[in-house]
Amino acid sequence: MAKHIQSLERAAAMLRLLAGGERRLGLSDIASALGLAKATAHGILRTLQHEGFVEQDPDSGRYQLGAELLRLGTTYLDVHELRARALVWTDDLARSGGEAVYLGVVHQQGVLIVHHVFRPDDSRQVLEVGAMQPMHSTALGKVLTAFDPVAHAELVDAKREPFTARTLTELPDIERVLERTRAQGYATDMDETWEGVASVAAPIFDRHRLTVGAVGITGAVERMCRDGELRPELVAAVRDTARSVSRDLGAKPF
Amino acid sequence: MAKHIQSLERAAAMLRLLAGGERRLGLSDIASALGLAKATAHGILRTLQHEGFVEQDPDSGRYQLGAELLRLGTTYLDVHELRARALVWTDDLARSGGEAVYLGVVHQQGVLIVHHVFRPDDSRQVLEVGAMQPMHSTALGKVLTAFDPVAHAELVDAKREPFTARTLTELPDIERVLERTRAQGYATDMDETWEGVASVAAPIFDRHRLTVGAVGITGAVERMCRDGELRPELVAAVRDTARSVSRDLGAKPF
DNA sequence: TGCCTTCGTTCGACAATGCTAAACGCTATC
DNA sequence: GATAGCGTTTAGCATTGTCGAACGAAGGCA
Repeated sequence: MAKHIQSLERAAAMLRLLAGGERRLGLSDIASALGLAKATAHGILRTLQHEGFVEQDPDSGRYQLGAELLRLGTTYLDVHELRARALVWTDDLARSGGEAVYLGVVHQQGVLIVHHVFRPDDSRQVLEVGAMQPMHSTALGKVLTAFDPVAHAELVDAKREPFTARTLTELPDIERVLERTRAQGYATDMDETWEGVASVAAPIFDRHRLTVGAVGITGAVERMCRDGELRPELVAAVRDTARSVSRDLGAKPF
Repeated sequence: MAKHIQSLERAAAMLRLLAGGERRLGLSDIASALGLAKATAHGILRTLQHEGFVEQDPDSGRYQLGAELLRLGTTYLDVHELRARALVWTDDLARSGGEAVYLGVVHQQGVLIVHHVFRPDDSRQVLEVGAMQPMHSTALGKVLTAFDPVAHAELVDAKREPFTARTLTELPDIERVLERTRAQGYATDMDETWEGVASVAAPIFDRHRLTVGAVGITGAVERMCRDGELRPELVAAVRDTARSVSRDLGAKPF
């Protein structure tokens, strides 16, 4: 007996395929990409369409993701306990730090942003909730990798893309950073993911002292750093926030 | 041969069930709610969990929606053509109107919010992207019902909940309003969904002159209305925005 | 503390179920 | 106006998911 339901696995693969390709995809593309007969792919797509997970463009006949996914994805956020507990604290962090705040959890081979507070100025910013960040180069990713064994295992398999000249891609280098992250209790990212952008992040624990996520702030290096080092007051603010959320989740402070 | 794949329909029903119930649900609850054997429900849930659509609380064993739904839901927004085209115009509408702007599409028996621009002041507001609004009482819902035959058909079947004393729930009353909506090209909502809140919305058409969505602004009646009527300049601004987006989508202006 | 219920999970056999391959109508293209 | 490609439908076979019953492990009640 198979471990997983075949049609469901295929349906999930289709959704991920549609999420990957920028444009809409045709039935033949989908079928060949997954190695399925056209009729098989069609049956799955028809059901997904009926359930609202997939939509079909009437003109071209091409398929794209459906609206029900947005509704369910938002509902996921509503039920998310870590996010609900963090909401209270992240606004304060954004205000005191003067920078954008991100709350992330481990998902597949990256960090999924579940909450995002804009930098408190009037500049136009795009909400990044639901977006993914890389594990090996961002402060959120590094802190999660350092404290979450599952994330650490994923890191080894993941392909570690170099985004800038300062991105660490070799495992030994990264392991050394993770060691230091564990020792100091927070992680940083200076020019390793985006040029001119720095970030700090600290881990959030639940009542079993398991790492369930991380908070961090991200901003221009010029504002975040002083003398080539991250401003200590920012690091302290981030760590305080992480501790507050952890306490709300039931984590005992040692 | 069945019209739809059984296991997929059941999986979708589970996700919707999990989205409905506020709290996490146990396996037995899910199985009995859908009339399935526990083993059957378990097999589906195991696959959904493996794909990231469902997560299981290690302590209680209960199930909740998974992070992959958030990721896919966000991707849906990224690919959404109407939303992409509307982004440019909605900011201007929010600024000129001084109120919150919503962009909605028909989904199931309601309006799914696919874009939301905050009212341009410094008050704290929660993003409502991914949320649903009722069809029969909001300006967005009424305008979509009036111009989209599919939405109109859904309205008849839907249960029309009375939210305030002014909510219309009887079909003949609603039909009369829809008639007027079609005639004047926009719809309004004054105290019909939330007490003290008014809204205006206008339809957006694609190149086939099919209604693909609607834009509207929502705010306190005191600001939105004058002498018991919606301020004409707000109505004009909303309709201009709808026309601009329609033109961007390829709709010919008659 | 010990019994008992109830939970999530596993097992094995059956037949209903979803898969495959081939043919269909259709639209665009040259 | 022929052709190549699309999405869709059909029929039959065997794979696949479903079911009922039994399992170990928690949690509640006395």
